[in-house]
Amino acid sequence: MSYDPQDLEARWRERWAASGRYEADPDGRDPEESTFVTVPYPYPSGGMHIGHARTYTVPDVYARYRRQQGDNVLFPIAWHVTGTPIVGAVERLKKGDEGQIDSLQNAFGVPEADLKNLETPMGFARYFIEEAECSYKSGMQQLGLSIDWRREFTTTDERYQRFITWQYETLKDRGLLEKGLHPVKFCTEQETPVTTHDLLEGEDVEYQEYTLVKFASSSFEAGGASGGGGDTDTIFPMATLRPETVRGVTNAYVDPDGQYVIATVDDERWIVSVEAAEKLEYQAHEVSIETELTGEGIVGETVENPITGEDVLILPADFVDTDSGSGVVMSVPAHSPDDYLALQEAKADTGRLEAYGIDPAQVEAIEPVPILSIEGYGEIPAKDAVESAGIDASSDPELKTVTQELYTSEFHRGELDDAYGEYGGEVVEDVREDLKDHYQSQGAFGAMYDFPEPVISRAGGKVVVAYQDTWFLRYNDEAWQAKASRAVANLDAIPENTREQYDHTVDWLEEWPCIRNYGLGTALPWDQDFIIEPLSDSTIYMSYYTIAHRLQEIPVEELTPEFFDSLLLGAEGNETALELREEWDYWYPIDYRCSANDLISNHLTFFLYHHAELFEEPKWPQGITVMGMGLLEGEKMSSSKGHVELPNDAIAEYGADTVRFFLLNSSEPWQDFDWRAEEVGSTRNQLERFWNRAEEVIDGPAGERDLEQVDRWLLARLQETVADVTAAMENFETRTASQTAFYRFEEHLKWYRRRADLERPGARWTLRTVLETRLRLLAPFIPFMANELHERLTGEPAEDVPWPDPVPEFQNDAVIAEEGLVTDLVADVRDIVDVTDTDPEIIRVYVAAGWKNDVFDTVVESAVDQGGNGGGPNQGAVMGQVMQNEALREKGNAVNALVGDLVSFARERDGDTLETLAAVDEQAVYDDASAFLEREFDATVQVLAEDDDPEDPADKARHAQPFRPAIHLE
RNA sequence: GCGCGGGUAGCCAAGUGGCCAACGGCGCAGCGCUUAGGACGCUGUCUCAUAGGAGUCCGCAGGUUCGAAUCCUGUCCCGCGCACCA
Repeated sequence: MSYDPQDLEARWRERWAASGRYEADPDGRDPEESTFVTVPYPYPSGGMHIGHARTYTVPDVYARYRRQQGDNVLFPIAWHVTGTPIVGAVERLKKGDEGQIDSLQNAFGVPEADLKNLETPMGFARYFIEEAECSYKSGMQQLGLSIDWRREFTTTDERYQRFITWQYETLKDRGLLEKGLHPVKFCTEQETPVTTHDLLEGEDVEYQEYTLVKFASSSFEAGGASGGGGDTDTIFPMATLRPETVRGVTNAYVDPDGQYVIATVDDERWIVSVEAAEKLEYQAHEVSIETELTGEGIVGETVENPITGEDVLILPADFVDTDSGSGVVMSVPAHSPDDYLALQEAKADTGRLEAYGIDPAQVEAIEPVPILSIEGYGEIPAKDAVESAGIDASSDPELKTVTQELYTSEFHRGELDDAYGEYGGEVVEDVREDLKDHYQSQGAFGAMYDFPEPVISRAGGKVVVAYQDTWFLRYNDEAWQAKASRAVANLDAIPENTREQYDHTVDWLEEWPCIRNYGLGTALPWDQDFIIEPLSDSTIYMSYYTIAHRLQEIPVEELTPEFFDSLLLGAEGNETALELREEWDYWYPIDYRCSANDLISNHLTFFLYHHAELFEEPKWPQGITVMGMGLLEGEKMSSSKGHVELPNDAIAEYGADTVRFFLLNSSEPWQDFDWRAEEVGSTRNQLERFWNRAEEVIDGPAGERDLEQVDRWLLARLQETVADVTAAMENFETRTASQTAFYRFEEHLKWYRRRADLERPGARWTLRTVLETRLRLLAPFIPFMANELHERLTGEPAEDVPWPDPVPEFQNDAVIAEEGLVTDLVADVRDIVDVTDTDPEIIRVYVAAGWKNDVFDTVVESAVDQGGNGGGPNQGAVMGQVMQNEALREKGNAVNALVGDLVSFARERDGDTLETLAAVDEQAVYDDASAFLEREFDATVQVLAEDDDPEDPADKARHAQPFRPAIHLE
């Protein structure tokens, strides 16, 4: 029967479904023998692609492996629909957004007729969960994932919402949830917070906190008249990202044509741009506008620096953007190349100054004021930077680079002047925050948030930073943080180098706003206008899996907080819940969570936090394996560009075993993988060849256990393979494991087929034994094929028989060493044949004389004495000992040369290998292989001993060394 | 900038002190098989070499060592994450 994956795989899928093969319940097995493995539930905002396929196959392989090891294994799945992406996608679809329709049709092959089913959020979700051809459920089933499907749910299910409600009420009761104002991206058009997904422009732009330096005027009045303001100061807040330059301000700029307002901000009188006033209002300031005026009305004013008390002049400048910061900027020409050039240009344009009623002489007198010193730059760093780069106009495109360089250098290396008092002599990087906070508390500085670039929402509205009343999780709570750190320390972090990233995240996390005011999800229990956001409702849901199917039996109303207290915390009270708790207790803790490496800094760390808080230490997660991402033909996959590979297409073309094998064998889980059609095709060919060879073995005679050297060699290799694969599986090294069981063993078989007479009963027996063991090792990776072949070979599927252990009676280092001598000999002969371009009739192999082996023994003793402690055997010591033998002493130079060679030979091998070799009877090995060698080279092979005074036409015998026989070709 | 990872032959990629001219795959070349078929098998694929050899090589530059792709120092380049988002 030729390899037909479609037929074969369909049969096994049916069989698994019909028998409920992977439905797991607590049974007689010890909870210690239970394995609970999870993977983030998919977010069905689109179809499943090949990257997802690997994500879900990694835990499947581990689950299958643990089952063969005898564990009771639970591998569940559910569907995450909380949040905004699905809602957003539906809205775009309904609006007829072409990009959205294109992505659905081209990337995921959604038929025109199906589009109308996607016009409600849950319709959309259901479609990609299970209705579409490229749905997650269909993909998972086709891949043969060993999931317990009874436990699936979605995060909008009532019962799940009851569970989340309990979680958040509990956290609130424990004081880990707090209410407060928090800056968020906010669409002014829709009056709603927005996420990256909702942005049309500026997706990558992050908001920044600008410091507002409160310059003041005691005499300012709109319209130019002064003196009427009485004793109320007017504040000119100047936005800057470099608050430490406050002592270097020489003047200020406004846009003379820009619109400004005089407004009461909180209790002060401020002048800012119209846009800034709006932003301040969004940022929880009381703003009431008194008057509007153009920038021209401010130009020429003099304002007082709140720190130095010096007066500075406000100049007109076109480069000022009223929609950035406060619309009033301070100028620090000594440290800002932009400001330096702008000042020069202002000085030069006397006509313009006069037009605004400013005395050019007053501007001419303005000189840069340096406030810090930095190695590598002169007294006025900005001047230096501009001049050495040859820039003389602010329009020069080089200016940006030069500015960036200077800012970076000053930040990391600039030392503030002594005028800064306690901050004098300190490096900017170390004190900027303190300095800012210090002046802010004195009232000299304020703050506002803004974007450095325009940000526009998909609704077309301008996006600003707004303070929103928000509930947040207190991830920076010391006690909670300490528990999370302990959870990290307890964790089996795979790969190990991710541990540092978890620690780093725990240190860095602050409050996490955990609610949103739109999207799908669970309502905040005490304020139904909000929902709990997606990363916050997915932290302990793994515990829900343990009882998900059982909860269906319980009326929703009964799922009260008290119920979950009993279920999850073990509180007395609810008998039903306490009974279910036994199942939770059986499966928990999670053995391994398989997730993506980019989730370490949020989801995975939250997951640890919440477990650490809500459960006892023994129930904390045992391990996390992170996974890399997938590339398609060397490039990132992108559903919007249609650059995706769908599992159902791949499975239809290659079969699920090939897809699985490729995904797990092309890289380790945490490395990125690259789906290349050419290589997948070659994987398919390799599997087909394996299938064909397996069938020959299965259909051929069973043979009998009558073993020769080569058979023992192959069986010894098999034991090594079993040990190596098992070790790799324990560490989730799917690539190493499958590579070892499959490709590396194929290499051994290649040699075996060359070397052995395969018709012998002993060989048939060996091949069957090897096949049976390999099928068990490969069953987690290619379950369809491996189970089928194993069943045909033995009557039972591979998944129903135990994982193999190395069989001691077949472990055999000596036979591996001996076979190595034969491979070496073949390679040497071939080398000589190639170099000399001859076709030998006779091959003479001379085995080294006895005395040479005696010398070798001495070398080995010396090597073992050294205990592998660097350096290996000692040439001098060996010579000393060898030379005590009179017979050897006579050979003098020959002995010396031999010892040299053998010492370096020994240095390259460990003690065990040397001792194994020392025990080998070389002549017997070559004799045994001579028939093979004759076949291999189509020549007569004579194995001769140097000691026996053999026929030696070319005087080669004397070159023989232990494990390196002399060779003569004729 | 901060954190993590990485730079190996035409491409992908293993290797983290000696068994390394460096696993494996793809590609390419030759041979075999064959209705010359994008199948399979064997061989080769840094340079030189008519006896198993020699030289050069693992981003770049130094260093440690009897010995370095592997350890140390410096340097250049690339990828990912940096938050309220799945």
